[in-house]
Amino acid sequence: MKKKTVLKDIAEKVGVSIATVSYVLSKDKGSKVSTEMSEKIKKVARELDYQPNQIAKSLKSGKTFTIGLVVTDISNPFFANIARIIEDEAAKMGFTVVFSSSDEKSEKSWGLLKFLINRQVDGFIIVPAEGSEDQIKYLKELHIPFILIDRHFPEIPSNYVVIDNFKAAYSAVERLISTGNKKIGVIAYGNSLIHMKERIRGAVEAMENYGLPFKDEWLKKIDFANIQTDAMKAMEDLLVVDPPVTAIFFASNSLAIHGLKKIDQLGLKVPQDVAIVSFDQGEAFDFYYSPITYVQQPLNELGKQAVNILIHEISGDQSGPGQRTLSTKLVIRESCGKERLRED
Amino acid sequence: MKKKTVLKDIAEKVGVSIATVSYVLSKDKGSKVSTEMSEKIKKVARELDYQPNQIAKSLKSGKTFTIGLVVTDISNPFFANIARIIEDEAAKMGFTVVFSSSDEKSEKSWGLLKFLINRQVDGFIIVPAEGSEDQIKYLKELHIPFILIDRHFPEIPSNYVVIDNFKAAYSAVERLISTGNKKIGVIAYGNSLIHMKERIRGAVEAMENYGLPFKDEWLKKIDFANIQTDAMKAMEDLLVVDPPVTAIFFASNSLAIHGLKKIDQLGLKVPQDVAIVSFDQGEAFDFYYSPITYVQQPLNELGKQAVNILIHEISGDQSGPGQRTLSTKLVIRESCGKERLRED
DNA sequence: CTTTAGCGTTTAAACGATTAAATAGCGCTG
DNA sequence: CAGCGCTATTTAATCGTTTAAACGCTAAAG
Repeated sequence: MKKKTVLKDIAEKVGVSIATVSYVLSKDKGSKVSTEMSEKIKKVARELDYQPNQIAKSLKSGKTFTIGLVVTDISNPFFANIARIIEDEAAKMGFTVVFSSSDEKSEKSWGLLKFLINRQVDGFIIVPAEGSEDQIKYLKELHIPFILIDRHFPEIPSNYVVIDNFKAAYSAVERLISTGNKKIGVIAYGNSLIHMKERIRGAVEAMENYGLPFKDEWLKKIDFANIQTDAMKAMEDLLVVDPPVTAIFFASNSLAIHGLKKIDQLGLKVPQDVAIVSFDQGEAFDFYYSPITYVQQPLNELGKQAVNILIHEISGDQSGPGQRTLSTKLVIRESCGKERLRED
Repeated sequence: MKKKTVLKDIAEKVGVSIATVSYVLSKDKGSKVSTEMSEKIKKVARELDYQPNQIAKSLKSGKTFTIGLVVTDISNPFFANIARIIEDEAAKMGFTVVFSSSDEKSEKSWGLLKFLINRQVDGFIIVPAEGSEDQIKYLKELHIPFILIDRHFPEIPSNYVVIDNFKAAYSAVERLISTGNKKIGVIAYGNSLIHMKERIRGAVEAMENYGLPFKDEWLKKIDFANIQTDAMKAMEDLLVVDPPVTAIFFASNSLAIHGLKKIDQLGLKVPQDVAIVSFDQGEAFDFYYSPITYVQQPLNELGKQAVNILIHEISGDQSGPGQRTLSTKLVIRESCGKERLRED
């Protein structure tokens, strides 16, 4: 079995001390080691295929060049896409990414955080779960760099990259109004996180600004853990009543997927019977017989900014919180209907 | 700023040596430390919220309790799903997962491997890219535990978990034959990896066993890097010719997605004009107006087995290669047509 | 001819933990 | 009361690397 080469091996072979080898291999430029020695050491290092042990380096330096990524669920395409962008961007700067899924549960997220802190990750990119404020404060106390994405806690100053959820939801619902809908259902997650609240607020405010009073029974709040059953029930409550809503705004990808299944089951046609706008992209949205209109998030921008702000802070930048609110784009297709007055 | 507690802090506070603290905190059971001392140390450790520095432990022990996961592309739902299963299973056994995407390029995969080896990961779960045989041999030489998934190199003995690609493809195409198709196109990746070869072999052999000689022009090989353009062209070559094929077997998820877009563009109807069977699950498959029949892989089984075999080997099990070939299930829906004789 | 400066290299401490080996303190025994 | 045997604790080496400080040597300066 080939043994891993360490500094000592090179030192012995060349006949110098470990320190000399280290100086040559880690500093080089402007080092005080003689050129001939330097050459000899580099040659031997190459021969033995020397690769520095990063664990030892980390122990010495306290840096691991590793980022912890905590998302809701890595198997969700939305987060998988972000993960890919983060991976690439981090790799560019010499960082590794370790990921974990919190399932939107704050206890699980606590465990993951502690676990990764002990492994000395240099910083975190976090999609914070509801009720995880303490964890965020804990990271601040320990001065561990981190950045929140997708959502944040307005009362806790921190780095974050999010989108303008209010505006995104507002323009999505505005679109449904412009295609003639007056009764619009809103399906969102029933948590207290700001991004959801803002999406709901945007939807409601759009309606009211157009003189369409919003009725509370049009807002359906879904429990993340019971998305399947909750979503089905919510759809029935909106559509199998008199009068039914004529349009639905889904506040996320997965909510829309479940909702559309129910619409198909009920035998309703999109957009004739019910018009649809959703948040987030989805392969399935393209293939639905009536392609889904959706709010497109700037994932690339989001991932890159997050990595850059984080690594800046890891590298000792003290310039205070980096906060970005990115804007979204409404991709209009058939599911929201044509711009006209719906008669009902 | 709160400082991280280290053994020394506890030792000083209690007034004993570092070693004693270490014995209490790491051995405890059957240690020779007196009970009173032991209690005092544990109490102080709790007060100071001591968390052992895993980096230091790793340097000493040579183990990092980290698994490197190298997939083709983490943003591909197929791999994202596997990643989630691997994450959960690994966490159960106290392991962290770091992931990276090779983009099916062996040079990129080399880089990732070296990078992760220097970070001393304990083992790898790898979806090997074409031409990465050397890397696999290298891991064997260094005695770094690893397991291949999705594909493997038959000429290199190693751990692997794969599916029975031949059988899966055979039964997929068999289904298309039983619904009356005699001219069946096959769209696959044009690489030399065994899983693709087997899928193609399965498809061809199915046809020939049913007395339908396979024509070479029905087999279209797509370059992973140019999937979009290649797939479009392939579809035209199969469908916009005389005579066209009446059915298509897609050897992967993404190939099917691109192919279906082209079918829609051409204004063809599934399954009347062209019947479809694909590999792998996909959200979009459920929403296509004619839900897609597909080969379902046992992702759960695949991920769990991979982790277990790998961790077994990491823990020093010498029982030779763990090799699993799992079987798949054909999920039959509308896109392959009804069982009857197609007249043409 | 002594002092100083500079160069190239080595020594040794440090990072935080583990652990084999040494040691100190104590009670017993012959 | 010397000497042995325990036991509880400490010392010190170790993992692989970095890096400040020390060192030995030559050559220029005073």
